[in-house]
Amino acid sequence: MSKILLKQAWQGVANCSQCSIRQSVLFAGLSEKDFETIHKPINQFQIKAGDKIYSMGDDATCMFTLRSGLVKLVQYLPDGTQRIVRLLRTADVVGLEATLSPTYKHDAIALHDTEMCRYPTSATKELSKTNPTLHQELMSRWEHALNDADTWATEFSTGTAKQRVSRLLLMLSKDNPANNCTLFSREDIGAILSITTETASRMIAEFKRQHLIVETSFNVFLCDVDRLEEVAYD
Amino acid sequence: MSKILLKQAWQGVANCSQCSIRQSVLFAGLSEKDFETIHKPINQFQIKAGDKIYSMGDDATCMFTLRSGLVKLVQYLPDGTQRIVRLLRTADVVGLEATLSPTYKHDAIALHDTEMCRYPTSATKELSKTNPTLHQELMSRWEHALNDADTWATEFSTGTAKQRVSRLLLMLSKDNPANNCTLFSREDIGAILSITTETASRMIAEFKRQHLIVETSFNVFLCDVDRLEEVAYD
DNA sequence: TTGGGTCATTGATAATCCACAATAGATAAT
DNA sequence: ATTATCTATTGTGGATTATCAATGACCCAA
Repeated sequence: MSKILLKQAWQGVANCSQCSIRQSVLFAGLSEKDFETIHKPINQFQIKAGDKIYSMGDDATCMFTLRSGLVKLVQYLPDGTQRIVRLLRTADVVGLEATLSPTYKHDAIALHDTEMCRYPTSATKELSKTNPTLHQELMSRWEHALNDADTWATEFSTGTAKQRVSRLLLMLSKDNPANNCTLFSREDIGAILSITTETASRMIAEFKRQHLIVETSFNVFLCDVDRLEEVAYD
Repeated sequence: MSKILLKQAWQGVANCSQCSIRQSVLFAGLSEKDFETIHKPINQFQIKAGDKIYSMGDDATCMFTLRSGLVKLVQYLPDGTQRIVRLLRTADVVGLEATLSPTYKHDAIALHDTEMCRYPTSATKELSKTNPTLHQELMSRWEHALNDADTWATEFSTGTAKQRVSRLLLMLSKDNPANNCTLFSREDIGAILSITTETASRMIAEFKRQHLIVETSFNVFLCDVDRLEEVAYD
């Protein structure tokens, strides 16, 4: 953790009561009074694409709520093969396992520039003892993470490379009104879909040539959702 | 659910205080008094390999604890492709999502002959409000399921077919002192590993020829763990 | 401006896996 | 005993993907 602390751009102590995503956040059900019992500060940070938030095995002393950006959770096989097991976005909790496990279970690394709030695991643990809303909220986070994991298994690990890439594009452009999505390295795409970097690159390049996607600026793609869906599920 | 109720062999109302796996079960932390508040009975059942416990979308009125056997959770893609997203074993809860979701998220189907206890979702919901141990136990079930899902993604969706099959064999023979495991249809193996039935069959047949596994009785295999690990992770 | 570095793209080839088909083995029903 | 059915196995050819290699685009620092 210490290395990150030095790198991150501190934005100030968070003002939770003014938080723009207050309704969707882990601490949504907490009162002013509850917040007063958190003695260590909740800090707001900004990190860049590629920065690591924590490593697998680190002491799980902190939890994080994403305000914007995209974070990958990475696991490794004994031979060093990396696999991205989840992507986390706005309002998601990074380090959920901290409430139950002494150490983190993944590497957490930003894929885009990312803003987040950091709070001590102890705060969540303490408050969840007395606060049923928070408890419920935690449970529902677990459920949501598990749903994501199941989707991962069915959508990103079956079918041809072409289908997988289009499903990923659809997932990324989903709750985006303009149907565009910001991609990341071909290597990361491969690690999500269990395909090689080269295959990922070939598929993206082919989609570009066929105008299934149009690159409006660097790594930002406008997606033809209908045609992508045809590719993804036929 | 009604169809299953007719098929299942009723073994009697469960005597939880005498349960042989009491320590590892969801209701482990409950007192005699707690059990008295469950007005609907906890029933113990036995079902056969292939029997369905519930379907995706069914009302999630019941939860189940496995006493023995093996159960698959299945999801489907729009094109009908099935993918097994988790395997549940002794002491695992089938239908965990019932506490949060009105309907089940998967098909749950027995892969082996299976014994289990059924209890109403409402019992879990009610008791978890007042019983912190149960609440904690629920949370830890979610965590465990998520760990499994992550393992699934890294171990069963990466590498060659040969590697995946050997990893599955290792997983199945893991907490078995005699290093043997009971398999199931090649189709199910394929649905776990995202490979075709034929490829699964070829790999199993090849392992048999190479004596990496020895079939001691129908679908029961003695595993050469060391050599399988070489295959799995090299 | 130049050189080094990183990453996306593309090419060529080989390995792997899928799709389809046929066979064999086991089980259950008649 | 015979037939039907289901599943596992095996064969073959083709499609897909991995692997190895080369090139090009872009950025950064000297």
